[in-house]
Amino acid sequence: MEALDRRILSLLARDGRMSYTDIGKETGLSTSAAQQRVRRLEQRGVIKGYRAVLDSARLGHFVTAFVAIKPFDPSQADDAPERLAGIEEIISCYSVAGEPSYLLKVQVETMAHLEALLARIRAEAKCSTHTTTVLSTAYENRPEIS
Amino acid sequence: MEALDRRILSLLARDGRMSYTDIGKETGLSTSAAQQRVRRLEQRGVIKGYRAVLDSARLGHFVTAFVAIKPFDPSQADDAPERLAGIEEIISCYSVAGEPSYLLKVQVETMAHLEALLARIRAEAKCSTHTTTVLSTAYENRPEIS
DNA sequence: AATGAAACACGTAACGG
DNA sequence: CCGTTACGTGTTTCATT
Repeated sequence: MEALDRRILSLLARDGRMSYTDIGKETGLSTSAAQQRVRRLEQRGVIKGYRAVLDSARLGHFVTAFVAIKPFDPSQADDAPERLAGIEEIISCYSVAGEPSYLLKVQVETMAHLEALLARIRAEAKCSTHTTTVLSTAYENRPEIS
Repeated sequence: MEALDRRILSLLARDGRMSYTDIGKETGLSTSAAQQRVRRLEQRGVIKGYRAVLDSARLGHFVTAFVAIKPFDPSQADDAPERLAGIEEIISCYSVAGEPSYLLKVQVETMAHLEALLARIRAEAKCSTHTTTVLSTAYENRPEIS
């Protein structure tokens, strides 16, 4: 991974819509060289995609929570992520070391919706849940590159 | 929030680099109308920005963890997010309800780096830490809009 | 608020160094 | 792997409805 590539990744991590022309200006490359670098980073999978960052509250999603889940029957197939993948309120799903098997980040309209969602998660993944409600988000998904 | 705006947000949440021309085609709007809608969504803060999604492992960040922190002295000023903001290994910082005060998501090169990071967090925020290591990420930051 | 058209900027591919 | 050139497409603005 070259320093030039890291510069480009840093720029795109901060502004995913930056033009190749501007990337070139920032890095001292020509437009086509910048574009070539970005394409290679995409093809190699270093850049997995581009996303608009949205304001949850303005979309009516007022409640964020982390849900730690433990399967009721540890001898059962450990397929919680697939079983839960269809639930679109589940924003993230991590397999974790420690007492719970998975940690989910969820986003719902209200507490009532959270209650219903937890019931659904328990039913679909045959698990118990331990929920931590988010009061506020100081910062989130900051670029992991300088 | 109109249905048309939600469609546009859904498209940009999945492909942050989609052109206004294509957004117009998908939504049945002219290019300039699509652009106008997007600009309004940006100005109103519904769209907070655009980011490239990167592959952590390919950047050399092989360890992801969640760190729950509790201040040693509850009577002290509760300014952990600001005190920790300068640590770029901290990707996200949530204020949470429950026993810990904050939940951090961190990303480091190796376990040795995690150890050093935890020491730094404890020192800077004057807190204890409880760490949950991520084994794998099934999915993350999925679009919170259909 | 949306459209259509015109001017301009950008993205893209081909080629040469 | 980078730069230049050239062409097609996307973006942006404005007049109009």
